[in-house]
Amino acid sequence: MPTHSVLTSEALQCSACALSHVCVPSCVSPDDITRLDGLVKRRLRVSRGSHLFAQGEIADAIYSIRFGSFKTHLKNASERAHITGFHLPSGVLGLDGQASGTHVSEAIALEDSEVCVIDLHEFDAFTGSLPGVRGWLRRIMSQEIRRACQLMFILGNLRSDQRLAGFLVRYSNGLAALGYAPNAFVLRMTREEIGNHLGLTLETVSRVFTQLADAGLLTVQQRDVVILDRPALTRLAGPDFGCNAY
Amino acid sequence: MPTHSVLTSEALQCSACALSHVCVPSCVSPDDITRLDGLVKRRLRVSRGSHLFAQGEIADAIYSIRFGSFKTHLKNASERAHITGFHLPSGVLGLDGQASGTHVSEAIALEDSEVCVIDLHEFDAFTGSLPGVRGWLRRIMSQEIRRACQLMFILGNLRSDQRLAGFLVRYSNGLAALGYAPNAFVLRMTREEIGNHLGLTLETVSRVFTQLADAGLLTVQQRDVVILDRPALTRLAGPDFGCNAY
DNA sequence: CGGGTTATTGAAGGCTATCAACCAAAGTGG
DNA sequence: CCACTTTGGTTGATAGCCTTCAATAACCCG
Repeated sequence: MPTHSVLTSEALQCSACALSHVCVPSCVSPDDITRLDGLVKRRLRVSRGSHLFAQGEIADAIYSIRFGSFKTHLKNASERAHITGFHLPSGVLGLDGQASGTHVSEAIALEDSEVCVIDLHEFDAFTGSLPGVRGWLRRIMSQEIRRACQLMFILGNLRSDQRLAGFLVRYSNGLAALGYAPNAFVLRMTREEIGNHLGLTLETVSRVFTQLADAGLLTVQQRDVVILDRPALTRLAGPDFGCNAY
Repeated sequence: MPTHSVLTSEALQCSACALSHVCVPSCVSPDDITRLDGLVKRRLRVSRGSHLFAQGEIADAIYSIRFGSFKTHLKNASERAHITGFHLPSGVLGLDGQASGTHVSEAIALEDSEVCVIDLHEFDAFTGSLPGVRGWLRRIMSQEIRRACQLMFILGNLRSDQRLAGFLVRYSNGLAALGYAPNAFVLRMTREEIGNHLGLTLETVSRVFTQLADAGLLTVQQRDVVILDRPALTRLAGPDFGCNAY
């Protein structure tokens, strides 16, 4: 399971990044964006199925997804793990390792992906000259807390169909925020991974998919999903907490 | 539901605080502790049942609990809320409001309590002269993410008895960390609040309490709990993720 | 002491997990 | 190129856990 490192020099500027409107640069004024160049010293390619980081590793950096997608899961000493989230481009990985200094979760690429490495010592140097950057990390971490709290609510209170409907709506919203088509997409994860994440078995996920399809809310073939009745799906998912989480 | 404000001047020094070993001061060298004085400009008294902050309010500060206890819950537009956590002294409240600038949750005192108000603008000034303080916030927020992820696992995977056992063990650990007796304590919350937090109904919580009592793991009378067989309770709760959360 | 909140206990029903069989797709190797 | 294997997905029957509904009891506060 190799992870390929891609360095360095050229084309690493945040100022030239296509995701600048949703990533770190969004927190500094347009005039200052070029001053961010140098924050990212390297990028990593992570091939499908490989891990970006594993639990126990030193957590001295955070990672912003450039393309591809990831799952993060908590591994529970020799028992089954729990997938705490799926992550799309512009998402930030590795925030949960700051408490202990080592990663407590593991991030695995669901497809061939690339991330920007933000070294935290480097990062701290930038917070001095660019105060907005400090607020960015605080905001990102706060958002992660909200995302987790929303999932707590979902896992503790909603039925299986509501969980899956909500998952699809949030996933779709995440794609839309990146400029992709929100109503027709390919799921990058298996039924088992979805079920694990939502606190359901893979059989239940499968059943609910056909149930939603029978109700005319969507069509599904393997991992290809087309949302037909978005309002109904959103209504089924129940009130959102305003988190762009999935 | 009034909240009483207690200012100011005297006796607000972090350097003289009994909780200095578990609060902000723990992140700076002993020599620098006096330099923290001035970080906390005021404290708030919050009477039982009152809210420290409500959702929608501006989030320009975070709060460290001095004594008492709180619950934080997410309110889901006109539907039932979900309690995202219970908090003991040295716990920090208000971290989830940093993403939007307004609080998305509500913190309510379970008993007459007092918190230190850490103004965030003030806080940023201290991060310049005391680098360790910056790491403190990062660590605290990261820990909150881990706590939430652990709860996601619990809500998605464990049975009712495991959930309650785990809750009691974590609560007990929290008390122990503060120097209180870990095996005999008073719960500050109702069965309904416990159930809400754990994704169970109040009836189930009640039933599991008597079930655990029948099994000889503890005794319970209303809110008075005495843990009799801590190893068994811990075993039942399943493997922990190393978070001091409850 | 009385009324309202909180907690306990019971019976019935629903939702989801479990077990199991079958199917489809993708990858492997001769 | 095609058996063979593996992985992922669907569907069905049964069982178990928890919720819901309901009644009763204990406790607390004014």
